[in-house]
Amino acid sequence: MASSIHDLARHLNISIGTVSRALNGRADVNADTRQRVLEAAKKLNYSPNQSGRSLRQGATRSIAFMLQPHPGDQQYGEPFFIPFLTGLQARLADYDLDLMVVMGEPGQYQQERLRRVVETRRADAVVLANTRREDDRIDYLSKAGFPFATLGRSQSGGDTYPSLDIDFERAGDEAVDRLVARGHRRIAAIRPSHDLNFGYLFLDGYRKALERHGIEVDPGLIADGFINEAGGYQVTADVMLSKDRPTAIIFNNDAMALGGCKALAEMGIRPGHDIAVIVIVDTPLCRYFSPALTAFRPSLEPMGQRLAEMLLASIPAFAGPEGPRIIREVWPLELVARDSD
Amino acid sequence: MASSIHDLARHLNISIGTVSRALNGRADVNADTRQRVLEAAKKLNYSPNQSGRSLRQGATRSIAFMLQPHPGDQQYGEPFFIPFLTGLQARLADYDLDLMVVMGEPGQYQQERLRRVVETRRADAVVLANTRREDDRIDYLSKAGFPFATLGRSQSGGDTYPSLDIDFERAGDEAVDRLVARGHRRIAAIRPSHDLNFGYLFLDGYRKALERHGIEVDPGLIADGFINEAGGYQVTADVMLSKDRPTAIIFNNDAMALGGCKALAEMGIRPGHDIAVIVIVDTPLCRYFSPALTAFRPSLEPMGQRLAEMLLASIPAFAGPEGPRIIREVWPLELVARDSD
DNA sequence: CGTTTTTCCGTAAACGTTTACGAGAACACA
DNA sequence: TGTGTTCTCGTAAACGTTTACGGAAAAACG
Repeated sequence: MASSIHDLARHLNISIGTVSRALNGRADVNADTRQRVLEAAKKLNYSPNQSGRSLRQGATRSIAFMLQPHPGDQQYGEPFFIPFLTGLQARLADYDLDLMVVMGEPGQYQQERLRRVVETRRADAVVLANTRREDDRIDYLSKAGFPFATLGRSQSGGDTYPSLDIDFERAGDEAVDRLVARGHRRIAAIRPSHDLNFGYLFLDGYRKALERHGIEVDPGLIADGFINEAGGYQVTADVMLSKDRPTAIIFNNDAMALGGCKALAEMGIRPGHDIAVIVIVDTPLCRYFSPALTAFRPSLEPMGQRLAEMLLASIPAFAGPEGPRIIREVWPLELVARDSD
Repeated sequence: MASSIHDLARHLNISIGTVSRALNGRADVNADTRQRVLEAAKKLNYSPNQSGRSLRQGATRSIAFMLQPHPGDQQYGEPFFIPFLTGLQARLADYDLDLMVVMGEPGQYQQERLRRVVETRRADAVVLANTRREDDRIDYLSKAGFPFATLGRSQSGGDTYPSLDIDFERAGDEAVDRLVARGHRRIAAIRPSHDLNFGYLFLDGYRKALERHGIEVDPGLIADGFINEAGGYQVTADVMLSKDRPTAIIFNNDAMALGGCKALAEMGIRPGHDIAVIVIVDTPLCRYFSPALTAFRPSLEPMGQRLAEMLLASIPAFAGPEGPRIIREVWPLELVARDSD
């Protein structure tokens, strides 16, 4: 079943060098023999062994995607990633690149997984998700000179790697805008307490918009919680128990929003009636929740495709004629107005 | 940065053979030299190049997971798979195996992707998802003698490969049981029209339970639709427009259930009040939908782990002392009673 | 001390590719 | 006919491992 280049050579009575050159479309091979080689390849069902190729060329033709599920997130499971992965892998496939998925428990263990991939040369590049404000994975990869790109920005590593992010500032800004236009002035911001970078970006936009509208930022309305349903529940309950309640809440994570709405429900507060709720980032859950949650939606699949392109453009071996380029992009979100605000 | 076994050998002034044996824990190497080799390995930051290893050993130490998104499924995105993937990859990582994800458009293109993986030896084995009743991927892999396992059963290929499935018959059966106990006799079954095998299994259980209760199976209450929200909407509307309406519906897919509920809502029919709705298989969407949908829930992450074990047990190179075994398992679902029935 | 066994290590081949180099043949040109 | 050029191909090395084999030295044994 497994036929090698040697089999082809023997079958055609020529050297393996010629076979290889013929298959790889090199110029210094007779049109005739090339034809014969290609036919024999088809006949003997030849396909190149990737291990042999990788060894010789020093490239595995596979890209690792590393995601860090948040602790205690099992059941929920990041619906975010599937469409992103779909786009990423589709574009990689266009370049005959494989996609390797590296997960693993959060924390230190992650670093080991990453080192393993890099040091044993299991992939040619890495795509990082769940980017943190200070991300040691980024430090490690830059220092190692290993090609990578990130989904999300970070303060680590400077502008030396491609990154694609969602415009959380603008989403935070627009969310406030929308709420103020509807008469709200006490607007809470609830975000993850992890140092996930988007929490900071979101808050920047939130603050900026409030200032623009001449509304003083009340620290009591900004709350950080664990990035899951329980965290959202907890922190929302706290905020709503304060003496000067908000009339609107912007959640910076869908799971936290869901938990928060549970807390609201238990207090008899109805989103869309008694309080306005907006979610950044939208997931299918927001749509099916009752009331359906107004949310900012990213284009995940195109983002996956785009990040693949950006990563490839940054790697000399893959870059086009203009040479390698570091591209950083921030994509806007689309407001999906539903019933919660 | 990249230090090879040759570097170690040169540094220690011994042969590469000895270095390799020392690192691999072979018996015929002096305890002293082994110690020195291990220290040098740490000092020079050595890790074995996977390409070299793969080539020599004829094994890549990576497993491909192949999933086939349903057409037009972009936005929705199979929340099912993330926890499964998490479990699968966790167990594979225990064996130092990598996980490669192969997606791609549905249809013929899939076969090509699979062939590529197999023929270029990019993975040592494959895990198939979205198993169809007649699955040409299974035929291909068996014929090629390539190790694989499936998430879901199929009629193809006999009992020659490991498979792990959910007990759809029993879930269908129990769903009917539950509904009958609550006084329903006209129970509709709505399932995907693709030849996804679980649609058949579910229907078997559905039929069996009806017969047990002495209720005649009404073909007008069994409907197939496209496996997405639009399909569920369409087919539910049809069923509800028939003259002798059902008083309960079992949906064999969550996306279809969501679409179906939309159709119901537009007709002013409220699940949990005017009609009973049960979903097989549960996803987070069912939980957050309003009303929350009663559903049968699988243990996805343990299933991922288990299927990894089963796959490995079937491969001689990985099998334990008892030798390779083909294991097939069918796991029960847990009923999560909510508000829709 | 001679013989056998054990311990340890080096040599070299092999896995399947790609590619630098060189050489023979054919061809062109004067 | 002699010289230079172009086409084509074979040879062999290289990528980084693992491992079968054999041999030297040490140890064990009589």
